[in-house]
Amino acid sequence: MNNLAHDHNSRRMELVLAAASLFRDQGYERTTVRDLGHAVGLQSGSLFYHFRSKEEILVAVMALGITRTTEQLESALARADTLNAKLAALFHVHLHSLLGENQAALEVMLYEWRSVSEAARPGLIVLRDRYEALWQGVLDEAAAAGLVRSDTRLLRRTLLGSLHWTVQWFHPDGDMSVDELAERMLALVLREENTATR
Amino acid sequence: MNNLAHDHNSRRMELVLAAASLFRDQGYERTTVRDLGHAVGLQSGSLFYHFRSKEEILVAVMALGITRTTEQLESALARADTLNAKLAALFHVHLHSLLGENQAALEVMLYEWRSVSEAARPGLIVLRDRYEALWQGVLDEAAAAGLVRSDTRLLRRTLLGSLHWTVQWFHPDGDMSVDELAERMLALVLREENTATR
DNA sequence: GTCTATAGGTAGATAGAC
DNA sequence: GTCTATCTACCTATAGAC
Repeated sequence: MNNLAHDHNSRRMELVLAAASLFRDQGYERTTVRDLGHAVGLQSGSLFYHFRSKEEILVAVMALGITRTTEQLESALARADTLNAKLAALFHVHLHSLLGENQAALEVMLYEWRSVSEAARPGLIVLRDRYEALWQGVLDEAAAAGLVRSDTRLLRRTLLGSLHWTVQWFHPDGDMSVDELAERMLALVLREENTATR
Repeated sequence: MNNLAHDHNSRRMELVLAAASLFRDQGYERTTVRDLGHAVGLQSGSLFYHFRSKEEILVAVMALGITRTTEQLESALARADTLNAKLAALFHVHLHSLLGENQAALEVMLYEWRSVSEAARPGLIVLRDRYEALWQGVLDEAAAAGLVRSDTRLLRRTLLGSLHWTVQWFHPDGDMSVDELAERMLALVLREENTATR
């Protein structure tokens, strides 16, 4: 397995989860090790028993965000029996991971990339590519079946961009639920001769 | 007029343009006032003759990015004689502003929002809303004419998200040009009975 | 494992000379 | 307008006691 993500050492995990929220809300650079310590009831110096550096915490947050989402998508796809269900799973899993409770980690992955050192990027890119490969596979199947447009590589990037951006405007406590958002976004991309038969 | 953006004081403008590039490449927080001074051949202390704080520079960069893009879209829409041409203008102007040469300012607006103080946000939101209103108007017209799906508010957010995300993967020196990207992204969203007649 | 204390560095901003 | 010099504050990370 990949050691970037998480030992199930609970102190470490507690810290990663707290860091995810802080990094999402304030940004990585503005969050100090004192903030991180305070969030889990430790002095700032004590953090460095668990992590060698602040950046190592950032990388752990990102790895958690993307691996969890990948796992959730894998299991949702395994449960989906039709191609339409698989397409729906892409949207539902991604949006729940991004907008659901305590899921700040994926958002940090998307929006704090610039703070990751060159040395740490390759390991994270592997994880990201694995996730995007799941998307690509489903979109290719769907295009072959005529459900979506055939320009699937651009379609994948376009759709992921749309979904990523929801964090900037969607309010989970508003009048639209995450599931409804997923359905409506999916409807925008399905080719119309197929929308009736879903 | 809006004083957030730019007096045409050239020293100030030179600084804002240099700051846009640095903020885009390194992020606002990682860019120091010493970096900014160095980029324009000034000592760090001298910056504060032109701006009261580092954040004021950030706000000026963002205001420049969004107002310039708005102006470019307004003039492109004024030149467009068909509805299809207006739709195309939305994509072309946005992508050129985001991906073209020396246009870092808009990207900073999109990706450094968290570093803007609460006090400075309302003024920028007004500028952003003006830009998005142009989009909404064209999309509503296009939906009425049957060119795009009718869920135009969600469509606007979806499309802008897709476009914003291009900065994360598009390389202007690759095999696809910005104009070609704009055309292909537009093709993904046009309703199919209309794509032949463009 | 967590604490206290602090090293060592750099940040944004100011003051006054020119 | 720009420079030099510097203030104050805060940052990440370490050392050694418990």
